[in-house]
Amino acid sequence: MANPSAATPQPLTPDEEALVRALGQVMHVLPRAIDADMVGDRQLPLTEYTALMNLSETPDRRMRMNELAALCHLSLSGMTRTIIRLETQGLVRRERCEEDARGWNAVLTDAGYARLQESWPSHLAAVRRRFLQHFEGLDLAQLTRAFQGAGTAEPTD
Amino acid sequence: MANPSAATPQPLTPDEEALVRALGQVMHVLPRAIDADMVGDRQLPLTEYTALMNLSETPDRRMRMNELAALCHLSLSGMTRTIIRLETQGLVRRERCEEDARGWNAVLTDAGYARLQESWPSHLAAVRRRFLQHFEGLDLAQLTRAFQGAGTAEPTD
DNA sequence: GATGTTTGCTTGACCAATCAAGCACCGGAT
DNA sequence: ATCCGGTGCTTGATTGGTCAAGCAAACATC
Repeated sequence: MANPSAATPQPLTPDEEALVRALGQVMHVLPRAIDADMVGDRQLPLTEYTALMNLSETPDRRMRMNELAALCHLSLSGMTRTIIRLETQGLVRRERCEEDARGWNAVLTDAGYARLQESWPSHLAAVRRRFLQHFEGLDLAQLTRAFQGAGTAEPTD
Repeated sequence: MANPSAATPQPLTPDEEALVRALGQVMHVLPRAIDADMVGDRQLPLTEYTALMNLSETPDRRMRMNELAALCHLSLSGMTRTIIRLETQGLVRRERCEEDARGWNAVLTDAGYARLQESWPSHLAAVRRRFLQHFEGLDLAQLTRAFQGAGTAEPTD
């Protein structure tokens, strides 16, 4: 505690305190809950679902590893391991990248696409039930903007 | 994704879709960002900080494992391992519970209390900068209520 | 008051993520 | 052409969590 003014910031207001606690809970509970729903229902963990989903939204159902990792909010090595897991299930195939032989494309197979179709409703239901339902009546667009800013260390100006 | 038959719930509205994506990002990025801030700053990961904080808010700075685990949103075994980590750093001590010899209390040591005092401002600053700042002007109480419900599988009545 | 069940916590095995190091390839400078 | 720093991805080691099994104390029942 070198600098007295830095060491004694304003404490949080009770409202802020409550919000922070609630968010802490959500961040812990929500992904596990949705994941558990999907695993229980469809044997497809959230991370793998997300990878399949992002692949499916691409025109030719293929994507470079680094791009996919970014969309899945995963490190590159985490992405590699997820794709390997999916590959052993036959849901994804890997192909060397044409224009750069260092690169790989993850390619959604027909089996992968089918799997996604099959588990999509389960995911949707979980998201609604665990999350969206509780935000009915709020200004979603405004909230979205706030969330998009959060996590960044945006300057306080 | 058009699956014609029974398995077609209403898809999300664009607003909902955007919110879900934004939340996905926040849930991934925010804890790591805060954790990184604190580790970089103070060598105290968020989980350990949370444990110390909850202990410090108790009248005699001690708590049963199961209660502490619930407050930290951790499984019992996860809590055990966190406390062991803290114990080896001398920040927490364990004492058998008086009124039930199966139980243990985690007790915040003076060193632990000092450590907490020391890292509190850093945590507070990270929370403000990474999170609260982006929610200025919103109805925090309303948001808090929504968050508190989220993660639970509350009946859809 | 012995016995069987339940409770509180720890331990073992495992898993999915991370970071750091490694390998293969690209592409510009010489 | 060849070397050499940079890039794309994988692999190895570690971490921090989970669940399931284990163990000891408590309690209820006979």
